[in-house]
Amino acid sequence: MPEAAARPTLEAVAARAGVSRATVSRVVNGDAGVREALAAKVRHAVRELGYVPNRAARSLVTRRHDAVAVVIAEPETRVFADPFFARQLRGISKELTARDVQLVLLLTEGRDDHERVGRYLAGGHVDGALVFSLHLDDPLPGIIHCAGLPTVFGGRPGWTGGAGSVRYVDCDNRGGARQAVRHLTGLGRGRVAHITGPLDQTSAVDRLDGYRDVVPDGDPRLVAEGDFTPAGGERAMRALLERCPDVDAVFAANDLSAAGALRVLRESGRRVPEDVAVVGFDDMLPLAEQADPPLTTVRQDIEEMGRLMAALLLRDQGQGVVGQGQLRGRAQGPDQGQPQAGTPDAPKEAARVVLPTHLVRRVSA
Amino acid sequence: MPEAAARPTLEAVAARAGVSRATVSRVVNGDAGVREALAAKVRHAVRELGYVPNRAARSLVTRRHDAVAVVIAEPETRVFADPFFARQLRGISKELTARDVQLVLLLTEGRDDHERVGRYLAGGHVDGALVFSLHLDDPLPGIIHCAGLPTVFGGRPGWTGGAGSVRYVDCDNRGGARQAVRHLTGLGRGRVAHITGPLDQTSAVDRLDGYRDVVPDGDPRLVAEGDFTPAGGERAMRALLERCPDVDAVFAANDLSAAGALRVLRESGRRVPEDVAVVGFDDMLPLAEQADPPLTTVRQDIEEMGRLMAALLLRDQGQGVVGQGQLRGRAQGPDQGQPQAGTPDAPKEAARVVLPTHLVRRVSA
DNA sequence: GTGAAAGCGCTAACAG
DNA sequence: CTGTTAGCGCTTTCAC
Repeated sequence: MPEAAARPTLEAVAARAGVSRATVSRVVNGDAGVREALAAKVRHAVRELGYVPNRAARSLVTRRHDAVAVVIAEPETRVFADPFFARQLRGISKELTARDVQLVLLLTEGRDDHERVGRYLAGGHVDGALVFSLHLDDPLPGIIHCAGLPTVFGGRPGWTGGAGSVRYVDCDNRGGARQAVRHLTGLGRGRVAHITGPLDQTSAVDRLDGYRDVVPDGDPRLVAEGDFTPAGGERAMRALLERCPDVDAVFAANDLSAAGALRVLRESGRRVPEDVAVVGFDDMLPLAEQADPPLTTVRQDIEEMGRLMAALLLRDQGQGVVGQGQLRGRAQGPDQGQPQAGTPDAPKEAARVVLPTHLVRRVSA
Repeated sequence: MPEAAARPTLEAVAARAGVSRATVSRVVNGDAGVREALAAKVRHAVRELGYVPNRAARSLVTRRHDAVAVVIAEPETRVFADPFFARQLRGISKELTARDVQLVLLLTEGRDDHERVGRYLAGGHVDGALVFSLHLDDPLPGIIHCAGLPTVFGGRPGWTGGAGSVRYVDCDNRGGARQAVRHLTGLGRGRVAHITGPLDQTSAVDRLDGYRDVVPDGDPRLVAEGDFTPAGGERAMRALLERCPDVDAVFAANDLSAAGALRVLRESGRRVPEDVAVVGFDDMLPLAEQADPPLTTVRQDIEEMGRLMAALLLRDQGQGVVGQGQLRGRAQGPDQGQPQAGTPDAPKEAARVVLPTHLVRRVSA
């Protein structure tokens, strides 16, 4: 049998400490109102016996699980291509660990899995979900919404719930893009191109919007669609050079594309930044630092986004509070007219946390 | 409160179907020996009510959790640098999902976390652990061993338990390296260099050993230490070119290093494969395919390794059997003289699953 | 403040 | 074959 030898129960600790189970329970759970003398005895017994609470038993009565699901849709696409998710996972993991909440990982690939995940989430096995869904047409967010589980999305989901009750953590993609493009125009560049990301992802769309904010009536030929990969960046850069040989600056939607663009520019004999200035997005290390030339880029704190997702989710679970002071980004408050506090199962208040970005100047622009 | 509205219990289903809880339980758990007529009624009621078993309640009595921990040590090092872990995670996830077992992810960084992880694993919250520990001096394996939890390692751990009771899944690093180097010598190359991985990892050591198997008394200057990164590959390649300008082939310990080597070779004016033939390891896509020139490399099935880790772990848990037919690799049987079947808490039989590798010929060699 | 007692939802003997 | 019964280990009223 896999289970380890009989571990001590509350009962055992109680006997050892000469008190009742109830008292031990109180001490273990930090309930105030136990005389310090007793509490000390209990703590001693706990340590002596190596007592660890049985989560299942606790869960059975509290109806909480101290576990949240992290759902990553279509891993192949991107999880495995860049360190983005991994970093975010780490932030999540840190926050959950600090609160003694389990991280249950759910990887999905394709439609078949959606149903399974929906069932799992609706099954009441976890207290909430952190969801990464990349594509605008992903049905997963809708499914999860129906499951009626507290949820926080990583990145603005394409799907915007009816009541605006969607909660997510994102970085300021649009503002970051503006910073990047303004930097380029500030350098005196007049032909600033943009290599987009895959436009079925909100982050790519937002960055494109930011570009357009600054160059509202730019030459449309200066925009080439990429896909967040180096290969896509190469393709886009080639197209750009062909269409507009006079391009003197490029804002790439992420560092990976920028790397591809850099390569093509070099091949074409352009000097960076003298002939063409390049700015990326993400500050993906070590890529950005070691690019040739080192890449000027827009930094976002990915790990912090993960931390905040977890914090935001747990805020409603009586696990603690995300202090305003902790939120480095701007936490836009509730977004609903009616908090619907009356309904027991009311959807959680909407909340968007948008973390700031900032430009990291290196050599490429 | 986060928990959803009262979900139906066994009791409710039983009432609906007009049978006893026990019967419903039997049907739900697939116990044979329920008359089909009744079983059908029960299944119907289950569907009608949307009944989902309460894992906590079940766990409380079965003393199983249907959950396994996946422990990834020091994520920064590598998890986030290449898609390796992510793929393996996916294999694990698939296998666990198929068996309805939860994947609890534990990320650690540094010594502080070791204790916490040890406590968690010893705490009896999961039925087993899948552990990735990269470094030879990592204390984690030892800690986990002490926790007395069924464990399977990803990759041969540096730590070899006293009784040889360590279980792991790995690819045939040494054999793969031999294939690579033999291919190079078969091409008539007489000065075959090796760019190693970080030598505090068994995979790097094994690949070096494989290289030495084929070139037992090669020029020691033909071996340069890398670290599995492109930058490390560049450094090593530069050193190699300086020490041995006549090098005519390179076996890089992974594709990432190979990419770095390729870049340096190009810079130095060498043609690949004409002047210097290059072979990598991993067949990391799309990197290997899109390298310039496309990289000849040693392929290992990473996702399958993950699947097998999970399968191997669950084999002892009464969850099913890893049929010999399923094991595509060679599953070396138990390794202990005494199976120690008498002791209730006897460590699980040792088992090493070593998956085969094979050379993928492209252009670089 | 502390203890006694009643379950949480499920499985696993054991009867029938 | 099916139902009855007795807990699994914990939290939580409710008395004291």
